[in-house]
Amino acid sequence: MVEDKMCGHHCHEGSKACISFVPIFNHLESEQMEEIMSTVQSHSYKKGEIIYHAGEESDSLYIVNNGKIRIYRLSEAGKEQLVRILKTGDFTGELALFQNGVHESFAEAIVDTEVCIIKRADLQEFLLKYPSISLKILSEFSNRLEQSEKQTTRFATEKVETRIALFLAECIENNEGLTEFILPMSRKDLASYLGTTPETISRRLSVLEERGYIKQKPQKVIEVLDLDGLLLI
Amino acid sequence: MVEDKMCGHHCHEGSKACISFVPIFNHLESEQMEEIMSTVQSHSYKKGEIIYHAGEESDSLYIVNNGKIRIYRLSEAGKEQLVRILKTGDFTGELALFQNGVHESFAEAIVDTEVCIIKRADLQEFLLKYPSISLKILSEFSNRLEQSEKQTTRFATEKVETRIALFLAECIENNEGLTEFILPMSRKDLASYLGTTPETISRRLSVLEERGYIKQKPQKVIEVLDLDGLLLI
DNA sequence: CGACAGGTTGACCGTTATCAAAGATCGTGG
DNA sequence: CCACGATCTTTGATAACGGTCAACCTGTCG
Repeated sequence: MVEDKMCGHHCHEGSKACISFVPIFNHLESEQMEEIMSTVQSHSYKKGEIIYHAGEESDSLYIVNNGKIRIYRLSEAGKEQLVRILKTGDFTGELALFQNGVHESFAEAIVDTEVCIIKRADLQEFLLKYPSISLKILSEFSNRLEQSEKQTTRFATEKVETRIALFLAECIENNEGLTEFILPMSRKDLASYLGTTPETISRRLSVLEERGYIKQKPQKVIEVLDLDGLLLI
Repeated sequence: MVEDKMCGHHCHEGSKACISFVPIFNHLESEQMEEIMSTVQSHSYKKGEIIYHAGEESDSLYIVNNGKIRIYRLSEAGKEQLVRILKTGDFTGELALFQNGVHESFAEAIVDTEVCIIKRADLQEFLLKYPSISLKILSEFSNRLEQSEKQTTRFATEKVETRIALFLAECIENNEGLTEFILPMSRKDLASYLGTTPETISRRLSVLEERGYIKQKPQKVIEVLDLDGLLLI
């Protein structure tokens, strides 16, 4: 894993050093980095622990130092949807920071996880002092907004089979030419992420395999045999 | 309409004045406003005209001076989804500004519409010069992101009937105690927005009416008789 | 007044959710 | 290191939800 390489040297000595890898901050001078790092707190969560939950007041930005975090929401009717999975270098909690200060989603550590925490007041100070950070965050927000709207459109217009196919295609496209990839989550979580059920995931993957688009291998590995075919479904 | 009142005095004299009502800018000193307004261009579109389309390069922020704009996306399979409708004071084009510079959605004038245009270079200059604008935009982005993720979760977890009910409930809640409201779009557009078909919209509204939750009146008016009931569907 | 887009209604069928049960996998503690 | 239980996954049978197609209605605008 790339993260291990990136983080291996620094995190275990002083975990705060890791924020220097976060895209939002990685363009800063080292004095500015020092200044920011001096305000950062670090916190560990055990596997399964809830980092924050919807409805909770918040004034912190969480940056994943190492580990994995599941971000999910509950619908009005109480059904769970997986929104995204954070890995090293990703951040969350930002919505509450600039908005009404209340979390709308849940964050749960999937494995033992270490995060860096920046308080709202500190961050706002930095943003006003070093406006270039704002531009980075704006870019990141744009990205997320684009992703989210694309996802919404897929839900609105594509049937489940197509959503699965597009998801697989995206996985393989983020994989530099390889024809295999490891599913980034369980089939149950994938169902939640794609707005369907584990049964349907299982069935549709089988169908895609029968038709020769993919091959399911052990250990969540999927080989894509016909990417173009997938995209035409 | 409130917008008419807000804009009526200013827009017809000098359309640029309208950006002073935009939430992003309305906290600025008047000198700063002057500075920004001096870089703003104004442009008119006839009903039905396309303001920008997906795939087009872009380096402009569009602020609606008066009129209405339909923002929609096409899915991979070519199906259309209505993303939002902009009214006076709303803005669009921001994603391309901070991201890769290419529009992902389409913008079409629903009625004759006048927009103010700010170029990327000008905006970035202002953002670096007056960092508080960034905070405003970040807040607006947070808002949109929150809306979009909520919408995604609804698509992922709720059936069409529930999505319609929640939509009606939101309309009435943004309406300060009134029990009636005017549907902000045609049923065809509403279907596209909610990821369903006009036929289903028509049928479900009839069912909601039969059951006594709502009453459909002429001119796109809907009276909500049982808001609590709607929210329990 | 006529044309045309939008809206409604009906019949039908495909996709996917649901429920149930069996099978595989993973993590844990002995 | 193995065995156990819990959880995830698969498979099957069934039914409901909603999409599609077609026909008809309605209002809106030139």
